[in-house]
Amino acid sequence: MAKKPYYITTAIAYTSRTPHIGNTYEAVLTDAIARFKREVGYDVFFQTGTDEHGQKIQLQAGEEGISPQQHVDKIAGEVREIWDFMNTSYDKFIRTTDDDHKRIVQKIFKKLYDQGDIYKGVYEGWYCTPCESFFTESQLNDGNCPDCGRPVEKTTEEAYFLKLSKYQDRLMKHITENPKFIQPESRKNEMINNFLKPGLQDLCVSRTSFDWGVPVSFDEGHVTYVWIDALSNYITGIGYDPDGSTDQFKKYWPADVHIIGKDILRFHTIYWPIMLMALDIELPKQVFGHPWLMIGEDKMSKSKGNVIYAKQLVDHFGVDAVRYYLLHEMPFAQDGTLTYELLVQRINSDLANILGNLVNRTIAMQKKYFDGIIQDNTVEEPIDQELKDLALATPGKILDKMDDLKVADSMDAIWTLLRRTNKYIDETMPWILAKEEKDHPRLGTVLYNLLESIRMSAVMLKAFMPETADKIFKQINTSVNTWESLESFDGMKVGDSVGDGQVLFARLDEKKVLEAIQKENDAIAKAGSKAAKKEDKAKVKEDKKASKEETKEETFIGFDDFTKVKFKTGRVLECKKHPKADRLLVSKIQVGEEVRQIVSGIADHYSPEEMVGKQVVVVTNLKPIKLRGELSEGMILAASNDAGELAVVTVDKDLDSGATVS
RNA sequence: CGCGGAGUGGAGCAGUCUGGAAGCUCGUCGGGCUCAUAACCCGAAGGUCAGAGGUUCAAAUCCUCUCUCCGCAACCA
Repeated sequence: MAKKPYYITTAIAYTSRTPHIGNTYEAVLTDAIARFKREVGYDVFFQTGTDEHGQKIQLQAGEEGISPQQHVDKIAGEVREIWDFMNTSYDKFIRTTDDDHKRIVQKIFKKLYDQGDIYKGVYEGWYCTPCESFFTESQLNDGNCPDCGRPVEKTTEEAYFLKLSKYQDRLMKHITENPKFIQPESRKNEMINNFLKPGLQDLCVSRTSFDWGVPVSFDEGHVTYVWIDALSNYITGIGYDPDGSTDQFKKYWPADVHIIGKDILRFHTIYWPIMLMALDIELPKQVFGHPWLMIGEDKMSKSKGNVIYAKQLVDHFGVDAVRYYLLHEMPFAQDGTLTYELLVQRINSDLANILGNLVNRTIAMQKKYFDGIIQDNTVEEPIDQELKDLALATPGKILDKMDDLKVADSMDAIWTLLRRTNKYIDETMPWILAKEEKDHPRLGTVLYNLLESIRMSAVMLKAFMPETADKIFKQINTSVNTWESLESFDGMKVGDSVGDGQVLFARLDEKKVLEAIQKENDAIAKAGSKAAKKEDKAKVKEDKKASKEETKEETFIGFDDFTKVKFKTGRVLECKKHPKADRLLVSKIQVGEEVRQIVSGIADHYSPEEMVGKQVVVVTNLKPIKLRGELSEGMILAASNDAGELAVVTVDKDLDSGATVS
């Protein structure tokens, strides 16, 4: 009988920067599922890759002084390198700059255009010249630019649009009728309530403002904007073609599951299905938006300086320890936490103590008592049955858990067996049996049961920690390692000799490891800041050069321009929360003779009570505007950094309010 | 009243749909054992199951209200 196909994908990684451990988690998670499905008999195709187009990449390459292609080649290489040393068993690594992909994307675009699902839009938009961006009617703030607040102009920038509304009802029906389509299920409501119910706006699928993308074949100057290009990798990678797809596509599509980050669920559960409907292709069976890996309490981010990369972890702890942590410690629907402390603790307790030590002590006994030769297992006692029952029941449990993508729970099941096996040693006390010659047959049986239980555990472990499983097979010297071999408790061969016992996971000294990592990070930070300085210098030089060449003077403003903005000091008289917006504070501010109401987006940083009495700097000649119903006459100056911290600007000495600032 | 999720011993979680003696892992303390990586095994302490009210013979579980945290959306002059 032919194996059942199983198609699983990660999201493609955006090649703007090197992926961190959180991005890597997705690849490892997907790999675990892919390996498991292969193990239990599916014909698996596992695709991952990189998303390499877009303005951001073009800009970044420009900053680095290299071509976009050079930039993405570099990052894509890094991604692949990380995926490889993490032992991810992908079958295809697709890049959106692949010729095949681009060719099909163009065809898809054309097809959708020809059949009327994509139309050339007269962008009924408003354009903000200083911001160089378009906004829809609903995005505007009382008719002004939502970014800078300045008036916007109605323009007619050309762009192509995908008719989302046309398929909205069908999608709604599909999501409602297939409760497992969106995982975790709670996300389903988010999508329905926030996007589907209010009604979908047609999606802009082309751009003319940059050119690093797949060109629209029939309209020069337009490039495909992210959606059609990136999402379609899932079908172009396995050979979709509007003019006739490959057998591979017919075999694997629809995908069984797309594993993606929770932040991009919207694209995968709304835009992507609609694209597929428009192309008249089946929808993927499931989309799983996995949670995020937090560093302690915080989201990982460059500006917070808490980014951890897979490479460093693997160098210190080894691939499988990192895989274990990612797969076992991440909850299914809630964000997980990574700290070096926790990682060391899990390694010591779960890997070194429970797993590693079990294998080690068992092999040591086999060698010590029987010179390594595996004995007959015929002298049974009732106590054995409990161990065997658990060992034989565990594969089924894992099978069930994995059907729901519950990887951590699956690993728990293995560890339950490992714990039970450790307990079995205490129950049977082999070292006592060893003392009396007459008990040796029983001793042989006990050791056999131990080895067999370890063997079965290792088979189940293969998908999650492939290297470790192999090491165990080698140490207990068996090649019986298929999933089918879990059906009976007799995989170890009597008369064979076990291999050499080696420490699978060394216990770590938490303090020492933390110190070593701290040292390393300090060194990196030092080198980093040096490099950054160099980079900055280079950048300044380039900028200057560029400004000369292109006579770009926009970076400077004349003194006249500066004097156009009027700053004054003001005293906060009253302050309250905006009744209809969480992030806004509404302040009454004494500025000289007058009292102004000013709305500021600082509610996350200041309580109304804190604000009262503060002397602040206010821009007084901004055009007044209503923000969610509250009038704002000016702006309170505040400083904020990349980390999201914010502080309002005050003056050094207590001056009367209304003093001019310049 | 925008939508949704969560609140369970020091930490992280399960249990809630389908009411019926509060469970798992880590940590702490005590004991056992010596095959093993100061590992392993056993035991103990520790919880008003966020709070209030209600339904019931019986509520962590069902209903109502309140509080707190988080996600999504909106908002950031």
